[in-house]
Amino acid sequence: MRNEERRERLKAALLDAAERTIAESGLPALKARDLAKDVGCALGAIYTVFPDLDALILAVNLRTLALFDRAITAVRIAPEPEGAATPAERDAAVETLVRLAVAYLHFAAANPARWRALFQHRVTHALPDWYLVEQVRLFRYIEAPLRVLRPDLGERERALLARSLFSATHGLVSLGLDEKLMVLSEPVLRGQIEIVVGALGRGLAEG
Amino acid sequence: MRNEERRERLKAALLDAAERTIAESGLPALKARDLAKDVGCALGAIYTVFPDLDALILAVNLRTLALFDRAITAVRIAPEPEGAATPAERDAAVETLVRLAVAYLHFAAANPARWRALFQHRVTHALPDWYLVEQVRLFRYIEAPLRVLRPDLGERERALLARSLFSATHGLVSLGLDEKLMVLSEPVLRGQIEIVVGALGRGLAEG
DNA sequence: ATGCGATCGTGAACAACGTTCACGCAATCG
DNA sequence: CGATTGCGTGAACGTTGTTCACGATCGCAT
Repeated sequence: MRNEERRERLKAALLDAAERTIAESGLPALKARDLAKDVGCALGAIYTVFPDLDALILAVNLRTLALFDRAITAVRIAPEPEGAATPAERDAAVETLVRLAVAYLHFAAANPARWRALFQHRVTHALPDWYLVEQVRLFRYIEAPLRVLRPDLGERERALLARSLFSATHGLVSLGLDEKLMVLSEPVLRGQIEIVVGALGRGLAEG
Repeated sequence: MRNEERRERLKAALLDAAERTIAESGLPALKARDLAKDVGCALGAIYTVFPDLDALILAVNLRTLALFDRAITAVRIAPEPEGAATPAERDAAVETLVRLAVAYLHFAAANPARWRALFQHRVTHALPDWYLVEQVRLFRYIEAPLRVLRPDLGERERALLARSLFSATHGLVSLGLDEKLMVLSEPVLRGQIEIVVGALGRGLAEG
């Protein structure tokens, strides 16, 4: 079918245009009519490849998650010690946590609009499975250092704690960059993350 | 002027109706036409007492902040030791931090829609001064225990750290209650807060 | 090659939204 | 009592996202 190919082309063009608009002007600037004009298709054509704009935004957000995945895999991870961890190895695990958090900050600061779209987008329908899968996948990076700091925790407790560490870091970055509270410069914010996540890691290890 | 009184009555009625709608159905359910119908005034009348709906929402949010202020002042605060703190006094300060964080969670869980409105509302204009003042005031509660845990910090550094602790806690609560990630029950979330904020407090004290 | 049916993009139209503004009513003053 | 002033009114406007009857375009059989 030649038609399938055209559909795929249109879908890709819409994704590109939507991503560009979001990255340049933020999620609220994404308008169906502008989008159609950008890719040179009719207004209704959008709805032949996506059920609604929500689905399109979700697809863009998936791209953002993939981008972030590449950023996070570039973080240097301390090797997991075998058996009980030495104090130095625990320090290394804490440092890994801090590096992961700083990488999160760096990504958010480098892609502010794209990153905001991840959270600004309020979903009405249930989220698709692949979206949740991607989220869980990202939490795994946090679990490795946690295994060193808290070898006593079970799989489930560790996953929960990893989620909580992410949430705390997200809070720091989110409110730090957001204009609702006072905006902090990236270096200042980085310092706060190092202090807070560092203290958090050390506190977890001894508790 | 009898007219001034009528204006004030209308303003109060609009605030009440808007607050009720937000509390019951969330910020997105707030519609100008419904609001006018609720208070029995014309559509345009709203704009004779508020410049736009944003201002109305902001006024509702101020009420929410006042509510929260009452909740947070009910938290038991460990007395500030004079001179250097003993280990027991440090523990008490950490516990105070945990209690403050749990109070935040409790408020958010008890008033989910009102609390969400505080952050869902994206502001286009600059925020009014009284709004920022109220925020800073709330951060002060966190600074007292921090003074015990980190007497070495200057006023400015402590204020910044207090803000960061709030941000981290907010992240925990926000993502914990939000349906975008998996929703956690309040007891589970409370446990996570106790673990994370507790570790954070202990880590800060030794660092 | 030609006609016919199916298929799919089109963009005018719809509903709902926040916001505005010319009108008309009512109260006040000369 | 009539003129004037002030103010609430709600129809109307400009934007939204989404839909759907229409018409063009393509594939296939004749």
